[in-house]
Amino acid sequence: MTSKFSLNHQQSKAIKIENTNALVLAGAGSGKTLTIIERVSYLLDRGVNPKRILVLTFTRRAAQELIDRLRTRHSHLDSMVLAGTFHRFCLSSIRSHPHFFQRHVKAIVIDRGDQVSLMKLCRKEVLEHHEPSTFDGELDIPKTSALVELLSYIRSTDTSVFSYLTKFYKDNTQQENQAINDIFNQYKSKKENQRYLDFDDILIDFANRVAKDKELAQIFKKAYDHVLVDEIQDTNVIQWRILENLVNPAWLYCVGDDAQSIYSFRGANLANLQEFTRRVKNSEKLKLTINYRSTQSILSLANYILAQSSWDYDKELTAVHPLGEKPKLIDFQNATQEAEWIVGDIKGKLANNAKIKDFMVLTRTAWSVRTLEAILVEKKVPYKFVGGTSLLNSAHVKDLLALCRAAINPNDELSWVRWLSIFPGIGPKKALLASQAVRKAEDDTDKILAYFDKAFKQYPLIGTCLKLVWAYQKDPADMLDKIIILLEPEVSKLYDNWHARKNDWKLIATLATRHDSITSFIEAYTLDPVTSSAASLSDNENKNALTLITIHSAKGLEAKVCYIIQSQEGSFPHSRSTTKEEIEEERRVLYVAITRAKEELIITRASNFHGESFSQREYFLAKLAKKDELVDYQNKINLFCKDYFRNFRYR
DNA sequence: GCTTTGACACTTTTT
DNA sequence: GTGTCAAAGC
Repeated sequence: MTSKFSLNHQQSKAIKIENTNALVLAGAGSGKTLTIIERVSYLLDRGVNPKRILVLTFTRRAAQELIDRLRTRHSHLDSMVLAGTFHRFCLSSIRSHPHFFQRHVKAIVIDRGDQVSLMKLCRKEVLEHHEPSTFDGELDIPKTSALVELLSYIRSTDTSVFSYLTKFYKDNTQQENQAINDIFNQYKSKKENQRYLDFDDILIDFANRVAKDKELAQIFKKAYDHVLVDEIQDTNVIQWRILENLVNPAWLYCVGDDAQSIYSFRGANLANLQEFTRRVKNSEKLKLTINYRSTQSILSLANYILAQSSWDYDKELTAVHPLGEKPKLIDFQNATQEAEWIVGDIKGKLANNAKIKDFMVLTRTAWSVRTLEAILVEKKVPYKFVGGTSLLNSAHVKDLLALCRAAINPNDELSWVRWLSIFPGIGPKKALLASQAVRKAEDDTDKILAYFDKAFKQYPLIGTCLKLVWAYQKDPADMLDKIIILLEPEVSKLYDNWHARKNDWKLIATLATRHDSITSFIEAYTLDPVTSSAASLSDNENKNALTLITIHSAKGLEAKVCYIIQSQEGSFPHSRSTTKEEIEEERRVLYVAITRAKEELIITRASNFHGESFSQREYFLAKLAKKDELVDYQNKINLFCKDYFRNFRYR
């Protein structure tokens, strides 16, 4: 089968390489996705059994796109290659080999929110226990969410708690380090007791089990002939270890770009890319340097951003496309004006025959897209937001799912507490007691029902709901429909904007129709969260909705017209990044954002203060307004306000 | 002793 | 919009 794209010699060499492991260094827009797709396609054409090919992608979206495109190209094949994220692959492997993962059979995958809730309990318990024994009780322990991040980072980089703390928390006392370590141990034991699997467990448990068990190792060593990995610069040491167990004899084929490494906060290890040829025997390094995505004007701006760095990125991309329009840089008085202008600009272009899928609005933080969302709702422009708070993370949806989780895994303390607390008169204390009593019943449903009949007599709804979940385990959508009717009178009292939240419950029930068990439903949406705005649209509506997306989620995507919003000081680099390495990563984030645009790039800023900055921090766009050769600058701050602020500042 | 209520702060990026 | 704390209420 021939491709409809014509490949350049760099690409066709990369695609047809034989009898070697390969690392393809592919600059932004040089056809990274295309290379992977064409490579798999080439292998299929050469008669490789699709089941012997594994593709590990960075997001589920990338995997889906790959599968879709291969299906149309190779419609005669009755099976397709396996493609998914590392987490997806490891979890599926755990689920399909229950014999080797006994402990995981009843386990449930928990998301960040649950990790934080669990860590909060651990932090409290350990500190209460610790404090009387210290001199003044003043231990300076990071906040719960920071602890979750810390532990995840330590585990993803495969370092020990103490060695990490002594290196990066130099001011900590011995007691403080000990307390943090105790909290982490407590977290581990609670997690195991309650049969939770966090994101890191999925990778680590799989990697460890394969390392320890020769029989299992053999199964995976023999499973594939070709393993392909996208975005290798964003993989961590654990993921590398997993790869080592899947390849040789299988060939390893990796694609990546060091200038697009933006996940080091999650433990991504650039060495996986940089040391590739040294680590992997019989391997070759190839480069793709020609950009097929963007106009030269857009690339020039991207090059300018990287050139400001003291790092040597070696990334002067050249475009095949003509110069094109200069990127725009526009200053607005505030976020509302910014949002209104963007919506107006998009509507104008739509009236001029543009398609809504030609646009992408990029944001550094999920937070800063809120004003725009409000304006889009007001002006009735359909949109979907990718990234940000997922539907499953909103309070009222958690209430609903807590019941299902508790019923299926009665050891799930967090869920019992959450769910029982929706009833008036039951708070955390009573709920915790109940959950401990339930645990003693050891999954015996009759005993659990008997307990609630006795101890919670005035709440007959509890037993009714539990029985319903147990009865409809195989039909989650039907079950949720029934539960919603039962619980709505109770839960609606808890929220003053119930009307808006009610829709999300219906959405959950609709999404569940695609699954045959609550566990698989929860797993699917924990590993691949959807926002309410995206979930509420049908597949067809999704195609006709404006995409708002965090830059981190936008990796690998492109659009004709890109808006990078809220780009004022504090966004690039983000004000929370402090170290040199963090700031450098922020530069790459901006680089990734700019290189998403194919034809038109509009960078907008909205802030009360502009121009010369008083802060000593580096701001990547500080001098851009004056660079006529790079951007077309427009100032839309109205004069009255400018005067007002000038006076205000000198007062 | 436990739950409810109201006032307040804070809001990076993700599997 | 969610988390946290203290004080009021049962």
